[in-house]
Amino acid sequence: MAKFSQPPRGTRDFVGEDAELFIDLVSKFTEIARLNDFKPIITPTIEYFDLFAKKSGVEIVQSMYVFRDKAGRNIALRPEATASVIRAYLRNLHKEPKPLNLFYVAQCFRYDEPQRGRYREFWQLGLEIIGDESAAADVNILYTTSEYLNYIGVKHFVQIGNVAFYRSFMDSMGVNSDDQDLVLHYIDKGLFSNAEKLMLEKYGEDASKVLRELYYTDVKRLSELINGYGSLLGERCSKISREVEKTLSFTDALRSIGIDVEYSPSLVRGLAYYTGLIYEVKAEGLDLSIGGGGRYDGLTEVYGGPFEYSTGIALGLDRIMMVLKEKGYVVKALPRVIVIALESSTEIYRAAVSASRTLHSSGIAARVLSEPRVSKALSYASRKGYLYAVIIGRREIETQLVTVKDLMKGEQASLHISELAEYFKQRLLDLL
RNA sequence: GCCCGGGUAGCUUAGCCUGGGUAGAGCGCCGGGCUGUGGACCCGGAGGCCCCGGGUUCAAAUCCCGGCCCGGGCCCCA
Repeated sequence: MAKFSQPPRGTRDFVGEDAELFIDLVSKFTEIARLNDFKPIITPTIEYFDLFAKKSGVEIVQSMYVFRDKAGRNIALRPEATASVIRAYLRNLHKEPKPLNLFYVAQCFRYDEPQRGRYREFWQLGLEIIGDESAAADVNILYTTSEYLNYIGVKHFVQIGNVAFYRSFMDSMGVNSDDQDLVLHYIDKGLFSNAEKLMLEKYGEDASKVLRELYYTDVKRLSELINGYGSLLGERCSKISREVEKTLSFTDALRSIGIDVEYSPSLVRGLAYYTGLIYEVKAEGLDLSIGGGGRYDGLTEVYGGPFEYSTGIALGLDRIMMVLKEKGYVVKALPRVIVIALESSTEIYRAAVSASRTLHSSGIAARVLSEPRVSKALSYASRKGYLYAVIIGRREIETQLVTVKDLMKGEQASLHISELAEYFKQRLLDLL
């Protein structure tokens, strides 16, 4: 065991089926994102620490990998990708016509104690839409997400919330931003009574009462509620009403396209940069969430750019892998053929390579194995799960025919190289 | 940062409680049975500082202490 060292705590090697699954899930995500017309963006794994510090609290800094590089720069391994995407947008893409739809696959790092579904090195699949104020952008994000999850067979539902209700209300009551964060924190943790108490003690009975009603009133009846407090809320009233309308139409739109969605007043997603609609994606049968996101309008301003509306989601690839492994998901393998070159002469090698190229062009995985002993080669081929072996030796060169062996049935045939493609197409078509 | 569990061959692990003999097994790997025909089968082989250090003992994988590492739970979760 000591001979080969383990990877650092919280990191993993992906080998065998895990590696196959990883690649499969990434490529399917790419495929769905592209079909929905998102464009790829690739940003660095390291960023200046300040990029993340700007929008994150003190405790977040403690769980980041931060170091000084050789020139003394303060560098961090990215704990998430949105900040980088916004930075790169402001630098490279801000003149593009809006809205701008982007997707990414990002390796991220967090220095925390590892546990189930949680690693120090993890992967996020993300979608971002910049420059679209309407809830249609959020629908687009979730529709694409849902299409992906359906594609890979992950049954899921979406919880939505809207931090703007609370924020706007607290703004109108003059609640300072630290207290706002604290209230949202309590709500997030299911400690609503603490939130209520804080409001009561520092901002009075009305504040506490309205917060309570915001929390307990169904979103469908929120409009009436808000209008009833018109005098109290002042100009924020219309802002909240707009958000209520947005949330309702968002919910309806998601349901109409077959997405399982529920409104949850306690969903506020911590103290992050979210400004309005927020969502969390849950997989059936898993208590952990597999993704989350929402509105972060104005984050561009934090990085010195003009105000832009933006929204996005990040999916935890590691957790999706966990769900699929528990379900026994198997990556569909390409049919594989081994081409056995019995001698290492130029003639035989050329014929072997030519045969394998022919197979590639039909979408069949094939490789050349140079091995003078047929028994060794076939033993290897069957243990490695090849479906067919093409054998090329002296005999085959003389007759201009190659030997094809069906490793499942044990049957064998001789045919000309030009017939190979057709032969395999007939036999492997249903496997492609 | 706190709490629990674990570390024996490439992998999965038995043995540990109740100390004792060259530390076993399954899978995998290599070779042979078989110099142009695989899987199954048979035979053989390689591969272990039993995580590290210290202690107790005639004797430690086994008991005790310390350390390192890993996993899981709490906290946190951008």
